[in-house]
Amino acid sequence: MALANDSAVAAPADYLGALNPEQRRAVEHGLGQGVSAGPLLVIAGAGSGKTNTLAHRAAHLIVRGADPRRIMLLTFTRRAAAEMTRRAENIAGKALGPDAATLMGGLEWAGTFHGIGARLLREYAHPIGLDPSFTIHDRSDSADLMNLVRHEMGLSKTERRFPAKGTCLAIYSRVVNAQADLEEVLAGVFPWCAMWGDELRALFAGYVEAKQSQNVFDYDDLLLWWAQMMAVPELAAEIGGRFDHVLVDEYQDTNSLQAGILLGLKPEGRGLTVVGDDAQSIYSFRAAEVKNILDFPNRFSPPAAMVTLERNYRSTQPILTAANAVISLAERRFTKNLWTDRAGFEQPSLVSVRDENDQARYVADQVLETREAGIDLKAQAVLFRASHHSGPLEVELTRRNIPFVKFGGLKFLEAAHVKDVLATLRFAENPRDRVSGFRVMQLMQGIGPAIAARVLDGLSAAADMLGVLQDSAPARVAPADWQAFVDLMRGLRTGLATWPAELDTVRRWYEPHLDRLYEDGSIRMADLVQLCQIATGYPSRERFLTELTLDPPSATSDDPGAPLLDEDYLILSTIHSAKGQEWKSVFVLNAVDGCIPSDLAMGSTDEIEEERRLLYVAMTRARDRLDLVVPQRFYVHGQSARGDRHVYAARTRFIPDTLLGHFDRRAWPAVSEEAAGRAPSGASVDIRSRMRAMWR
DNA sequence: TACGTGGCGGTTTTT
DNA sequence: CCGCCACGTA
Repeated sequence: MALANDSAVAAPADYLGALNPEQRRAVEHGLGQGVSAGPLLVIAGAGSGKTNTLAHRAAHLIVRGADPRRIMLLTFTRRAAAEMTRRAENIAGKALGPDAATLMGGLEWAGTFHGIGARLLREYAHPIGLDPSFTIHDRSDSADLMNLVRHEMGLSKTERRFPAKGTCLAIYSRVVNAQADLEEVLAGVFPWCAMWGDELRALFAGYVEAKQSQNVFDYDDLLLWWAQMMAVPELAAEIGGRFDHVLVDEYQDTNSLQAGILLGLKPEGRGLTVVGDDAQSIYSFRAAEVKNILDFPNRFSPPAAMVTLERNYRSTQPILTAANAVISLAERRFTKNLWTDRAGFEQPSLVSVRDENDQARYVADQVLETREAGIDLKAQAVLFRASHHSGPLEVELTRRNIPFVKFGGLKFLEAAHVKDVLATLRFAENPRDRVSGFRVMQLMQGIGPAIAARVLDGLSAAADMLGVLQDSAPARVAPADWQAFVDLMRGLRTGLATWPAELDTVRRWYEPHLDRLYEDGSIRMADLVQLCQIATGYPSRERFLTELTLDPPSATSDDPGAPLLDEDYLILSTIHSAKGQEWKSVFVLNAVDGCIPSDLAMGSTDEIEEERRLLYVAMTRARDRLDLVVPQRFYVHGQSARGDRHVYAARTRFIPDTLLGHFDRRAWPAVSEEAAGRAPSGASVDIRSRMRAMWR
């Protein structure tokens, strides 16, 4: 960063000076060969400067004359896209000096596969016979629709239990994303549902029909329709021709459908760059295929060029050595070995604690101590396999007034009251959206499934939503309530209220229903005020609904006074959500069998191998300090009348005895401390937690 | 037909 | 422990 000033005044090429030779090769690939470079694969190990390299490549292309509006940049999350755009524009801006202003904001095609797909589909709606005002269902909306169809087809009354709505959707999604046969998916991934093959096929046909007639899309449709669009030669040529360069990040976590889309865009691979790390593939549950990245070079002739980034700039040598040791036990050999010259003598710690409560206390203690040593809370993170693993820690942090923000797990948008409000907006946007309409109407007292269905049936045939609503006031509903609803819809449909003010209108309409439906109305109302706040950041209702569904706010904080942006706070995150990030100090919770690997993911070797990579991803997030915490026992709160029991846990199988030399093994509290721990303060903390544990 | 209650089953990671 | 579903009642 110290170079920033120099590069602004020095010769333009100097902005590449800080890159190492491999990074530079990746950045400059193909630029001697005119506009259309051949395909490039960059295998970028953890902490090897992947984001930086890709951002430099984008910037370099622009500096060398590429039109930023003709660059497509596909990332895994919208956050990553924003970060990449910011960096690339920064770099290009410095290189080009004052002239750069005209190029700023030009990287307008940066986003996730789903986000870019949604955008292209709205733009090309007419040629493919699609109504561009489609609304997008999130996972639970999709499950609800699946459930409606499931009921209609009588599949909820079968003699043997038919798969639940979530399972049905998971199977459907897998078939779509993996581009596989239903039978194959059932046999391989959902063997316990294999007997329902015929019923499921019929169910999925009904589900697809329902989506089409209601003009709604699920996540998978955004990829599927895009892929289908690319299968039409004229459209593929047209769309592919709009982009000179297509850059893809996190390629190891793409699935067959996404790979197909890329091939459709760039059949010969001209201008195509993909970046990823086969050792960090952790999304096979979403049908990601490591094969995509491994087979990439040979999909083209001549094969794609390949650059491997093996120098790690992130972690100290002992941390990297331990992480390398963990991944070296994987069944499959990986394509590289990471090295670093960041010396350091502290090995990562493997800390034994008695149980999850002690684990929480240990982490809180250490976090505060590290904070005292001058490391901000924001530079520290606590990572875990499953969202609920952080429960006891969240309690402890709250108790000690340590601010934190949690990434991953249950989202703000999953809360019933937030969904109610969003469904109202979506229903106004698209009156054919049955799941939304169903939800909204049942908010009113006296309306249940039957009446809601009847009104929706009337609606689906007519073009004039407001007229139909006005005329179909159900007898069981208070006329004033119904009129308020019709007026609300009129306001939303005719644009009487403008965005984002109309969201406030919805909130005011919803408030009495909220108070009636939920005990804790005022707490929930605070969330809705926050939602209105978020809404001010979007230019229109349509953009708000689309982008919020595709990129929900990923952080939640348990305390109502959520930390302000400029405050310091600790990061809590699932390992999945920690992808691509780094912190000075990292704690990994529950490094035990049953958590890592998750006992739900021990069905096959492939699954177990993915869990190993997950631990590897967690460990390689750390720069200077890494603590793996191993609770000795877990309380299982069974319904047994004898009260809580506990089970003993074993250290994760991914760190067998042969690897212990790479870790500093400790117990906490230290034995001597415990003996001396009769001091009043230490003892009181302990008893409090036991009292709490009695009721848990 | 709406809505409350009791029993049961499942349970991770995310666009 | 929590959410979902089926069932019974008003």
